[in-house]
Amino acid sequence: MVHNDIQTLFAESLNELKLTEKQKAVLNASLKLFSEKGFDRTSTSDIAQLAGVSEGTVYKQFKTKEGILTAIIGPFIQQVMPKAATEFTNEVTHTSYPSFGEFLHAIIKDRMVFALNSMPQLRIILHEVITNQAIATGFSHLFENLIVGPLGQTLKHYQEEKQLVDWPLDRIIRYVATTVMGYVLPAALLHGSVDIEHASREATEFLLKGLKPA
Amino acid sequence: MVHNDIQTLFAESLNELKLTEKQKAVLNASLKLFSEKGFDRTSTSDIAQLAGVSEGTVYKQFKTKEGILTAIIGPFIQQVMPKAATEFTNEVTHTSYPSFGEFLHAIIKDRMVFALNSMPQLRIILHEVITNQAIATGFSHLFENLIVGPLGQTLKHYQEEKQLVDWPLDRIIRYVATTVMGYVLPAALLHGSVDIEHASREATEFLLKGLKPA
DNA sequence: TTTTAATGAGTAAGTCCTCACTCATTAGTA
DNA sequence: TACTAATGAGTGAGGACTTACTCATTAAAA
Repeated sequence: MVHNDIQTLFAESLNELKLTEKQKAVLNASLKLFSEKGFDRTSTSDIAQLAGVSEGTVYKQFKTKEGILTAIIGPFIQQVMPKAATEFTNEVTHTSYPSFGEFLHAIIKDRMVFALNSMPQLRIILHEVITNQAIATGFSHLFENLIVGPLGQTLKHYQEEKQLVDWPLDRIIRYVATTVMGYVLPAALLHGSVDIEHASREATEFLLKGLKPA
Repeated sequence: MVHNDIQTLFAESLNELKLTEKQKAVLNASLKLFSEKGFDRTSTSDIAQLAGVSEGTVYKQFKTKEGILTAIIGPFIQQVMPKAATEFTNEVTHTSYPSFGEFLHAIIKDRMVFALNSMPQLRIILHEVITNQAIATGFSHLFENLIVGPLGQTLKHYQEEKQLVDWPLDRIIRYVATTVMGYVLPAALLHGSVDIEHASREATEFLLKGLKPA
């Protein structure tokens, strides 16, 4: 079983930080409001009301409003995203998928499920990444780590077996990532739904052609 | 010569609306601040200061702060973007490019130049599209129009000539758009630069393989 | 009782927006 | 031409309101 349940992972990372019930209530309320209205259009009194606590309690748990934001997307970026990525590629490698096509389909489906399950967090990050330079650079580091990590090793293996075109890995990952985004982003912004089964098969078909060895 | 100079087109649309010098100053200041700090983190006094006018003047020209926003991205979405798209495909069609590869390369290069020249506007739209449902749906209509417009006709022609895979046009356009985005977005968010010559050739190579007829 | 947790009215800073007023430019008059 | 009247773009102090954040008071727990 692949670890693509982001909510479970998110909850785990919260437990690691030993959060109280009230803190979790504040965090969950903030997650909902930030992703719906954006950080700036969400007031701390809104958060307190939805969390069912007083505004004073909010500020007992978190020093500033910005602190709530980093408490949400910080662990998500630093732990959950790379964790989900590496745990995936540790289980699903060329040993379990001798065919690159099946591997590609598995990883695309996994990433689609991941993205659609963590829409609120991704919407917040999408909002912040434009104005917050630190978050943007954090993302680029994440992609660099993907290349030198288990995913990169697996892709190299398929290249050696002549199942995958001999291009630099960052180029290959770029195409896979953007193709998946092409299916997920519109649905996320228009609040639509995605037929993951159909979308992942379409995306795989296209990428397999585009990434076939010469 | 292809019409990809977005600043010229933007200026034209401003002239059509017969804006005064002060109005342009307010609009330019707002464009800069909105794209750098975001709409909510930009105050009207900030705008007035950068534009070199009083806050009262700002509100003499535009009824509300929101009005400034729509004055910037409204014409951009409704006029400039489709205009730039259709004017391109009116000049650059299968008649001037018998090879689909050359056509694809031309259109990719054009879209990259367009995107990189209109970064400020696109950053604002990216910011708004998350919270503003109307803008998001406006974009989806724009894509629908692309399919039934001259671009769709041109693509159909290449399909009949067996130079392009026989997939639905929206699927093909999705892949082209996301692949271009894959090169432009990271540069935009990290404030980096793009070697358009190199990037457009890479993107074309990949898409040509992926969109080759069976 | 003593200590800790929770409250929400209060605060100061900041927001968008208004409006009574100025004054350079233009139009009208003698 | 010389003087007056009319105009409206431009001003900026201030109003009405919201915000993030605090702290004296109250409630709960040990």
